[in-house]
Amino acid sequence: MPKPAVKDTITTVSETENSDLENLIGYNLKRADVIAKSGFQQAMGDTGLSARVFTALSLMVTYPNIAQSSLSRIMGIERSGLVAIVDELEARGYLKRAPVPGDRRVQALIPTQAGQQAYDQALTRVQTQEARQFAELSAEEKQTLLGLLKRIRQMEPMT
Amino acid sequence: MPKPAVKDTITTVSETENSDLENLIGYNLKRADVIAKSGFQQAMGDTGLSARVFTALSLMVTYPNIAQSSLSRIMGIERSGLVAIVDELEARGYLKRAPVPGDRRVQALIPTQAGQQAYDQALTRVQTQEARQFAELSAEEKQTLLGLLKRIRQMEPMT
DNA sequence: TATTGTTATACTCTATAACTATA
DNA sequence: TATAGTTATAGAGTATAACAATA
Repeated sequence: MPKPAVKDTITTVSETENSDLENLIGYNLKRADVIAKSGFQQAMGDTGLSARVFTALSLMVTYPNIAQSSLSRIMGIERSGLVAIVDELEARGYLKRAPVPGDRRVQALIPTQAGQQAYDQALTRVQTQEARQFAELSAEEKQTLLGLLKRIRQMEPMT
Repeated sequence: MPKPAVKDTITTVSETENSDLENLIGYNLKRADVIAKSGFQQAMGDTGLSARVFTALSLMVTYPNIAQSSLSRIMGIERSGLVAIVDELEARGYLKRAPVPGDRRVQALIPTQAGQQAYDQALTRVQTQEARQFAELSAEEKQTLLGLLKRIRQMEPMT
């Protein structure tokens, strides 16, 4: 039995809460991700740092001297895709590619002082923004959410 | 104080669990979304239905005679982006564009019998796949997760 | 003036394949 | 043979801007 047609002009979430989609974890993850992304982009604002560049910067600052192939594996993307990200961080003066003694194939990624500072500032902005955006979730609810998302992250990708 | 460098060859999640990223809701949402998407794609397999086409099909079947502009608002994408989606559903024979008496600008989207059947089958596949993929979450945990994700979905996008 | 559907266009993110230099 | 970094290329997904038809 079809549900009543949705009005053309008003399309809130509540109007579609009977949809099959509403019970799918994948759909809800995607929609929530879109909301979170809008917050991230606002937090980065003038810096123009994209999520993936921020992620790479974070990991490089946390694990200095990391190789690009390691970074790509941690981020879950291909080596080839990381090149542009590292190029951007280098162009911003946030890292240096340095040779690794003992294996001339590898180039270690080393954060500069500017990179470290930019990261500290960006992290603060993102954390402040998330605190504001998700203020209506209690600390306990946030921890529950993080825990459940981590459980999903640890699942095997379905190839 | 920098954390110890990650080994090049082994890059499990546990090795990076000290990263700042691990406490960000946005980062965890994104990574969980990637896992869920891999499951969705496997479920769709031979049908080749993408997530957004499945979503549009679902909403059109649930709300027959919906206009494209309504659908685009519900999905949270631009009208222009929906054209290719509707084109694909029409090419598959899953819908008809029908004129609407009283407003000749609008074309109602009407699911065909093939569209209804394809959707029923696709939905079953997705539900079965999610049940399998997320089996290690209890029914209560899944409900908690869905509830928290819906809370986020209802938040204002940060423009 | 505003809205619907549409086209043209561009940008971001990601993947695959192939190359080079090393190991 | 295998790996690290790289380039070229292509495919999703999405957005903006403009247009014709209609309201």
